[in-house]
Amino acid sequence: MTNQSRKATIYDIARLSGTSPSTVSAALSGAWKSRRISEQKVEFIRRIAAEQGYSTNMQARGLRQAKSGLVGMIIPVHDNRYFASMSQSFESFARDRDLVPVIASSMRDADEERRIVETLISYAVDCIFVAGATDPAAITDLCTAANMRHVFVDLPGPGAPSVISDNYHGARMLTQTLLQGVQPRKLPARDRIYFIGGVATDYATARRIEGFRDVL
DNA sequence: GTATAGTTCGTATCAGTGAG
DNA sequence: CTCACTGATACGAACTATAC
Repeated sequence: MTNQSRKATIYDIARLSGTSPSTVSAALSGAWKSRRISEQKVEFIRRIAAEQGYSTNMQARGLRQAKSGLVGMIIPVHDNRYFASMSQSFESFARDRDLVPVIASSMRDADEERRIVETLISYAVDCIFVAGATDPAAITDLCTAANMRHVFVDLPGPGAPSVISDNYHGARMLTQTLLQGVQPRKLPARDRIYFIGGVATDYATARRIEGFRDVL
């Protein structure tokens, strides 16, 4: 298609190169060896495609292959070192696999979280990673209904694989290091160790307190 | 009105084809 | 039989066309 009003497709490249759309598809998708297309023709097609500024329509590819190449991640907030680092890693891992990462934050709001899941499902992402889920059961309900693969990260979810941060052992190790062989119960009141911070009803905090107490 | 059928988008892929 | 390709088709959703 020399017409600038529309993006070139494999049909345009086929017409301009005197070949068929099947050949162009094979040549440009890298499947040309198994499709028995000559390297000469592949080079020719590639040149014309470059001239026309062709790029694959990923939505059409997704339609054909029944996978979008998109992977979703939901984190509670962006401005947090822990989740910022997590989403950065997620992006790298996704790109290494030729996937396009879509990262959204729920602001720890269950309704917002659910809306994000619905949106990711409607855009047909291939799978969803949910970090620090606010309402994991609701997420699993939505994903199960849509046959959407999902994994919980940091906090556990009941209906899907979960990769959990080990807050219990982290707290244990920290407490042990602080005490360094000291008998805590024999310490004078002013030297006692206290656990400060977190939300008691929060899963991660509860596990940390557990680890802290067990060492004491 | 409403139900159903057909077309559209761009791509990947199976099955087929003609030439050697 | 191999080689180097082509034609037909299906994917999912939105839309139009046709029949009743």
